[in-house]
Amino acid sequence: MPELPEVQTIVNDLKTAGLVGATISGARVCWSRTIAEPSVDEFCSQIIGQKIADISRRGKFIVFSFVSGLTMLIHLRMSGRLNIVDACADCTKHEHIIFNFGTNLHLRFHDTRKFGRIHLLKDPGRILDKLGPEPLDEKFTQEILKKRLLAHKRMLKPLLLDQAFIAGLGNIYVDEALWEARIHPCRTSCSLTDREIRSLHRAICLVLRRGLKNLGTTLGDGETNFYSVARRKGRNRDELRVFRRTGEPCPRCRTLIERMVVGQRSSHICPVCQQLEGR
DNA sequence: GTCTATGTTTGCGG
DNA sequence: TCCGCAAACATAGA
Repeated sequence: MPELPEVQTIVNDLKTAGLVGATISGARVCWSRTIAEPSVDEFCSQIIGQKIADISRRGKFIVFSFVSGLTMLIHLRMSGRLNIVDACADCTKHEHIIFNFGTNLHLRFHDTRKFGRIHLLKDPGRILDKLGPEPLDEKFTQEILKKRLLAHKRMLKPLLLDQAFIAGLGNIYVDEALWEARIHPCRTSCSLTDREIRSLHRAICLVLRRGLKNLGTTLGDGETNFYSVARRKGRNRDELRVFRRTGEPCPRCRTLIERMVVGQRSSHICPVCQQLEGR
C-alpha cells in the first residue's frame, strides 16, 4: 500500500513522464466520491486550463501545484493508482477520474477500493499543516523525535502510524523500523531510553530510504497492490525483514517471526529481538 | 459460493 | 488525552 517511499516513487515517475509544464484541458469524473472538494461540477470547471508548476509530496499526499496558485492534493489511501496511458486506451474497470491534456495522453486515477480522495483548493495548508514532520527531511532530528515521543503517553506503534505525529509511515515501514530498532510495538512512547530513540530515528530513516531506493514495496500480483505509473512494481518486498514473514526466521537471531494485533493492526515482530520486559 | 482479513483515514463513544 | 470500534470499499485467499 502506498506509504512514503511508494508515493515519492509515483511523484518521481510523474515528473519523469514530463507532466510538469503540462496544462490540464479537462477532467471526467466517473466516481464522484473520489472528489473530496469542491463539488464535482466546480472541480471539473476549475481544473480546465490549470498548468502544472510542480509535483511534490507531503506525507502520503501527492501535491500538484498549479501556476494559478491552486493546489490539487491526491491521497491514494489503500489502492489508489495514477496511470499515464494513451488517450485512446479503453477505460478499465476502476478508473474513476480521467485528466486530459489535449494530447494523446491521459492521466487516470485508478482505485479498486474507492477510498482515495482528491482535493482542489486554494489553501493546501488547511490539510497539510496538520501533518507531523517529514521523516526524511534534515530538520527531522533525533532531538525532535525525542521531544515528540516524550510529549505523549501512547503505545508506540499506533503513535508512529498517526500522521499528525510523523508523516508518511504506514503498517509496513513501522513494523520494519521497529524490528531494525529492536523495540516492541506495545512500548509506551515516553518509556523509551535515549539509546532506543536514537536507534528508532536511524531505523525509520533506514527503512524509508531502502524502500525508496527499491522503488517501493509491491506485496503480490493482485489489483489492490502497489504499482507506480506505467504499472511498474516496487522491488522492496525482498528487503522486508519481518512484514508478512510470520513463521520465517528472524534475519538476526533465527527465532521465528510472530504476528500479533496491536491497535487493531497486524504487526510482525521477532519475539527475541523485540521484548516488552515489563516496561 | 461463502466467509474473513486486509490496510488508511475519519469520526464517535467511553 | 487516549483507546477501541465502525465505516468507507473491493478483492484475495481460505
